[in-house]
Amino acid sequence: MPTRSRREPLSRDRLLAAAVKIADTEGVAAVTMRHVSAALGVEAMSLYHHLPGKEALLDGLVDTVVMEVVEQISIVEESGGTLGWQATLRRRFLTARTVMLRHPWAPVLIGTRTSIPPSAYAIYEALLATMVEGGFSYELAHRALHSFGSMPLGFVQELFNPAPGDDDMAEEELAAMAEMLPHLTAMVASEIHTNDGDTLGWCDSQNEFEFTLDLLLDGFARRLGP
Amino acid sequence: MPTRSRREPLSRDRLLAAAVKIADTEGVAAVTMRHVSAALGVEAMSLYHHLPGKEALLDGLVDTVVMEVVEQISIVEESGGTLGWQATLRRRFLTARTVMLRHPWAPVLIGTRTSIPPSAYAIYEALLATMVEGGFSYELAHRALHSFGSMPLGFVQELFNPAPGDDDMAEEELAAMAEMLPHLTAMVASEIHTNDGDTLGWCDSQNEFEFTLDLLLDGFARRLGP
DNA sequence: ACCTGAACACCGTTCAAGT
DNA sequence: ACCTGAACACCGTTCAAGT
Repeated sequence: MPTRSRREPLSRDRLLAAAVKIADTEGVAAVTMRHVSAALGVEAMSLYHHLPGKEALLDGLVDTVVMEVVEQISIVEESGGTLGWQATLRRRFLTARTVMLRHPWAPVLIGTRTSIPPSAYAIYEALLATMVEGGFSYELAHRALHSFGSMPLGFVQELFNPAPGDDDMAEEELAAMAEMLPHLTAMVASEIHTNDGDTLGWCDSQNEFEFTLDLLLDGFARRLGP
Repeated sequence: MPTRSRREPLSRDRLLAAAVKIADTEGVAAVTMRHVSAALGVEAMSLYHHLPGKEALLDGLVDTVVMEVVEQISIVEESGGTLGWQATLRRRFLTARTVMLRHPWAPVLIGTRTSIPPSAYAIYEALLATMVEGGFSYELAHRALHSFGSMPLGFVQELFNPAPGDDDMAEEELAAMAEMLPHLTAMVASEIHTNDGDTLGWCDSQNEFEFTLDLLLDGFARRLGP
């Protein structure tokens, strides 16, 4: 039986698919040139014939995920009918979010990129088209893009991402904290919500995402006038 | 003349101060155990007597910057008088921003942390106190903290951080882009604003920050009722 | 208690060589 | 054109040894 590398020559797409798989299963830190190449049954230096280097690999990882967002939005919009600008934006951001939930490493990696993935332009173009059609000036639409932040890609940036169960504390520590941080402890006590697993980080649940999204959408609707 | 390491023994604070200085001048990628230790005239392994490892060093870097935010806010609030909840939040976020502008590497590094810096609790506690005093329920205050995102630390998360001058394009590329992305090119054409240097990334100017901030503050004021 | 220096197991990347 | 294997310059971290 011939080896896999014999029948299937390496390609940028095969390479990135392997890298995404590694990131999904072992975490993004496991995405090294040597590890990815080993998973493909090839030498590390072979990757350089399809990508200029490590940074390009990470850029490609982000681009792959953003392309997945673009595709998912296409599917939803083709089958879902036409809506007003507000509902269209809302649906897009929530659709993007379903993709990010499949790749929880993506938000952090996206934050570290210094170049814009080509696929992201398509998303911004579509958002602008929807807003301009809905009566936005370019100036207001531009500001909206900034205000939405990372929502067009389906996530809100969490400040910190504590590992679950990382917040174990001794009794005395808790008592000291309750004294120094009374409002924080009161809030946590009054708001213990079960982490149901469908999150991208601490408290980033569906409800938080939708709350902020609607707050922003309402704000722009109001600025557009009645 | 005795060497500096002889008269000044190493300490966690001296170590972190050196690391911050390196990050400010050479970028956060230059913050390696070996490089930091060399700057202190000491062996790499000496750092392990004051920090458990590299991750703790980066955590300490973030904590140092957040402490700087806390101090700056104290200074401003002591000399600035008491305001309502809305103006207090606004002043704090804008104050925090002045600190982040001094450490442009901090936002990205903060995004990669998996533990919350101790100094951040003080910020959240103070924000909660202000909001509860202003009539917020703990539930609404909690949602507000999430909606503000990274603003309490003085920045809005930029999706991507293109290096300035990284967007050089050939004539033909520009023409092709104008055809494929008509709204995006129209927006850029109608909105060329000079990058005046006081930014934390692409388009993240003072105006964008304040616009989003006020949009959110208005939204919460409205949800609080008249 | 604090610091050293050699060593180990990893990186990304170069280079010259193979086919 | 594509892939290899050795080598280089860096990492973070271990360990045993110094003072």
